[in-house]
Amino acid sequence: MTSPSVPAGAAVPVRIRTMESSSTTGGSTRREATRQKLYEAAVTLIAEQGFSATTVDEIAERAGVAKGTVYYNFASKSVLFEELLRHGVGLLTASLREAAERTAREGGSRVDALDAMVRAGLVFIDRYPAFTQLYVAELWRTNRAWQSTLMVVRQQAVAVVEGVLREGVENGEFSDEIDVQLTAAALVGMVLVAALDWKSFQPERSLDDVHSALSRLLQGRVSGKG
Amino acid sequence: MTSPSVPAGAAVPVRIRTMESSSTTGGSTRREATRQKLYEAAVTLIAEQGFSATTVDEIAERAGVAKGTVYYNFASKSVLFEELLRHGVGLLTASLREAAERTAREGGSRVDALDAMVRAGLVFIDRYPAFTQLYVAELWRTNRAWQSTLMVVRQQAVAVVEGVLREGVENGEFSDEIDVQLTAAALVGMVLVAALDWKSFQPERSLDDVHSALSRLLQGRVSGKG
DNA sequence: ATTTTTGAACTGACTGGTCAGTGCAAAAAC
DNA sequence: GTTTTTGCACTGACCAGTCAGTTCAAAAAT
Repeated sequence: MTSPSVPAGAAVPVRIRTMESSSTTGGSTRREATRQKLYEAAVTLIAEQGFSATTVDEIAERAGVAKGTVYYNFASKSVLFEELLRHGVGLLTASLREAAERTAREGGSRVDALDAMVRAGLVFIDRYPAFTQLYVAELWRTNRAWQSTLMVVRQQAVAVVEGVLREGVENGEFSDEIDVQLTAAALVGMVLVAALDWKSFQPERSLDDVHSALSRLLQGRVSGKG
Repeated sequence: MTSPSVPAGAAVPVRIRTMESSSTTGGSTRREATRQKLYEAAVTLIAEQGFSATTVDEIAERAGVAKGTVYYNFASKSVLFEELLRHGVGLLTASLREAAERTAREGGSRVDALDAMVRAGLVFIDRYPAFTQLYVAELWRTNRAWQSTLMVVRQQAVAVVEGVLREGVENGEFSDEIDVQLTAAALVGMVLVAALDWKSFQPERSLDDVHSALSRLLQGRVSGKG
């Protein structure tokens, strides 16, 4: 029993009271808080270095927990990552859906809905840049364990955009010659890459600024004098 | 079974007289062929699994050479990867530039140039899907050894698009209110994600098909009936 | 009293990189 | 024309280090 209970430089475990108490998964609050800390630690590390280059020891250290705690809460490193993916895309999908529904409720057009979703996407990336990086980095890989998880979760998000496009085609707002699936992908790509460029290379710009630039592109107000 | 001195399937060293005999890098043809094989092996493996998850042994095996050969040709795994990046983006940049210049030579507008570059991008991704995957997966990472290489090389490619946009703004073809840098990024993203989706989820579609869908989006022919 | 976390030791598989040695085609020597 | 030498390109067994995952007794939190 040589080990001192408090190693030099160990973080003091400050207990923070967050509002998110219980319900959802039925897990105890304490456990949920630990999992959240692990998510946050893992997401930044994996965004920076990639999954394979990130060690469980690093994740535990950054989360301020012991390695054993990681394995108490998650079956494996892969499982931690998969649940992280599901968690993150769930947030995005909910946000996109909310934007589309709010626009519809307020009597906006489908273009307005698209625009609102572009903004929702930007807000999401603004808040969770690391998750976005990580997701982009993994999405088109093949032969990985969590491939199916990624597919399911991608479809969830893209389907929201496709839905709005399809509705627009049905009510004549959009040309019926557009390719819904491809156009949805292109729109997602537009926002994704523009936003990642924003965060990586011009982080000082405001969200509104970026949003208006993309709106212009989305609505074809590019040709001709301003 | 220890390998015989001539492993099965070993390439017969055919001496090919190419014009690039000497000077430049002074590399022999044999050596260059080996490096090419290593590029091809590395690009697919890293696209599938990521850099860290790909072992040098795997790369060597797929290229059909011994591990030592990898280190004879490249200083390290990282250096192999960096040179691979430079090599690939060089091809893309040349292709984009060629498309823009050809359009200009033929008296096309800047929109035509953009369209030609979209097609060039699609052709590139069609031919080198693995490289594209790999590039996307690494571009926005931080804290990696080859970060600076990626930046330089990204700028090379994006600058071509920015150039066309800027020219269009100068001669009044595009609104002077567009954000050149952000719009360029968004256009690249549009093509990138649409193409990766194409290759991943609808590989049976033709390039022309995909190109026309993107052209429509690019030219704002989305709203309104057919 | 029960759940959750800690922390350190341990294992076994795997990995990047090394290096002494091999094969061989062209150059040099004869 | 034959023999010898040269040195480039390649080989693959080997090494030192690393990492995911396990174990578990003790402590802390609820």
